[in-house]
Amino acid sequence: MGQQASSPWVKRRRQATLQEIRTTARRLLRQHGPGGVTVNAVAREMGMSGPAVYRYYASHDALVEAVITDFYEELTTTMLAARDAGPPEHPGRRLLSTCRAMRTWAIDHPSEFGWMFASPALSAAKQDEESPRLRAGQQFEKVFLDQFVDLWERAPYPVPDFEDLPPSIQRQMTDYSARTNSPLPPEALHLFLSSWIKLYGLLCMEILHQLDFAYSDLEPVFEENLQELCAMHDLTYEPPSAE
Amino acid sequence: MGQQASSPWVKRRRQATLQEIRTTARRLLRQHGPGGVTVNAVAREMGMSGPAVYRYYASHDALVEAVITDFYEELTTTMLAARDAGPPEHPGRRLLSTCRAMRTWAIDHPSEFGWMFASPALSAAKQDEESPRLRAGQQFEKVFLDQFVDLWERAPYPVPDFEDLPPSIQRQMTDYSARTNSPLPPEALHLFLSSWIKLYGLLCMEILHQLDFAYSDLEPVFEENLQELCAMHDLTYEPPSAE
DNA sequence: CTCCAGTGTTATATGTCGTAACGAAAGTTA
DNA sequence: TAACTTTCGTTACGACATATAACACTGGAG
Repeated sequence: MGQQASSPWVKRRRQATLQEIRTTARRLLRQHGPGGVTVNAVAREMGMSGPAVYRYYASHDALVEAVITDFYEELTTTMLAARDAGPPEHPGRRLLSTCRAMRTWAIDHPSEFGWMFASPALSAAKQDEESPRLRAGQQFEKVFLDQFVDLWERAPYPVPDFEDLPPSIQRQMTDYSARTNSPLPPEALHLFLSSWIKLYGLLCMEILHQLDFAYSDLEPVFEENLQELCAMHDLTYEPPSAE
Repeated sequence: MGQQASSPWVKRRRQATLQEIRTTARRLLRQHGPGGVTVNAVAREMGMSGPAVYRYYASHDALVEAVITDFYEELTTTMLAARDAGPPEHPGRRLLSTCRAMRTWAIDHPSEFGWMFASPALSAAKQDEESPRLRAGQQFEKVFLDQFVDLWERAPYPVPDFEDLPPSIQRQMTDYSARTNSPLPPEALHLFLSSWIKLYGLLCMEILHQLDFAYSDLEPVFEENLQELCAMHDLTYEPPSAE
């Protein structure tokens, strides 16, 4: 039972191969759609034989999971960069920038974004809690949540009274607040989540082509949503910079 | 070149087999997830050999398309029944009933609903315009649109001025209005679509488990959305009947 | 040098989609 | 009745997929 500690050099080589596999899978996704991402195709593309890939990912599903995790991380990074492009004194501007960065990334990477919420693998189960993909998804959500926390702590704005919420929502938000140790009161959490649902929902439908029958360009609709969001959270809306 | 006119009896037998294939595919979808729906599995389940199915559906994709078309039709029928359960004098109540029927059907048929907007087949292309699946999807949307038309024609309610909309939305709504010969003015169309996006977007996210991290029961959130919808369209909100 | 974990290979089992080639049944027509 | 055509089913097959098994090579650790 040697349990030999692999040298750091060997480790890095392995990481590089893992990365190349994911990158290749991603290219296949973009070029040939979801059906084009097969273990064998990835192997061929890299010049190795099929079973070699299984040294790195235990199954097709595991590979897909890892690739999706990459997507979440890239999207999160992009959004954080957009946030940090604005001055901290203008949290509203930073939030708008973050939202627009999310949509821009999604538009620029429709295949990737499509997989993130419509991958055939996750539909049921997959609540392993410890899966890296779930962790990455939570980091993604956190980009928004943290900014709302920031907004709230700088200057609490009026939200509907807790007592006016339906009892079921009261319970769920109290639970969620406790579960995530959020400093936000439950009623503010619900307002935040409502805004987030509207934005993210719109984006999902856009990317999944559920609105093509009526709209050809949803950018102004997205901006309208941002205006509503600003109105609800006591922010001053600013149109996108013309760059 | 006989071009023999098959007897009606033969035609009916064929229709029955077509139906049984789709029904079997649907059962496999529910029991074993999207990956469980294979041509061979359907054939096995029906006690016939694989290639026999190809006498009825030219490809796996064609079968999936047909099954999804069934789903749209069933959902449309369910919603129409809910609409007609209320008296025509109460168009608001009928609209609420329709919306709730949509959500109920989706909750009761998550696999089916998941396929309808996240089927791997449609992501790109598939704008054949004449595909039965697209037609069924349009019928589904029409259930809402017609009721809004009805509401509007009974009593036009205030909507934002056309001139206040972003020019891009002005153009898109004018196009859409002309394309569908809608009696609604473009600004009313946009308001209708905005409401529809919020409702349908919420439902998509719920079924795709994008909101599990915060909510365990989205029914009250859906109801909140319905309240907003009523407020925007000059309707009196009524809570769901306790049945 | 020896050992062995890590990485690659080929061969194989099983299953998929889809086509080809063939046979049986049933209806149409002479 | 006999011949023909269409429809529907079958088996056989090819290409490809996931995944495992068995084997060979390599290079760092001791």
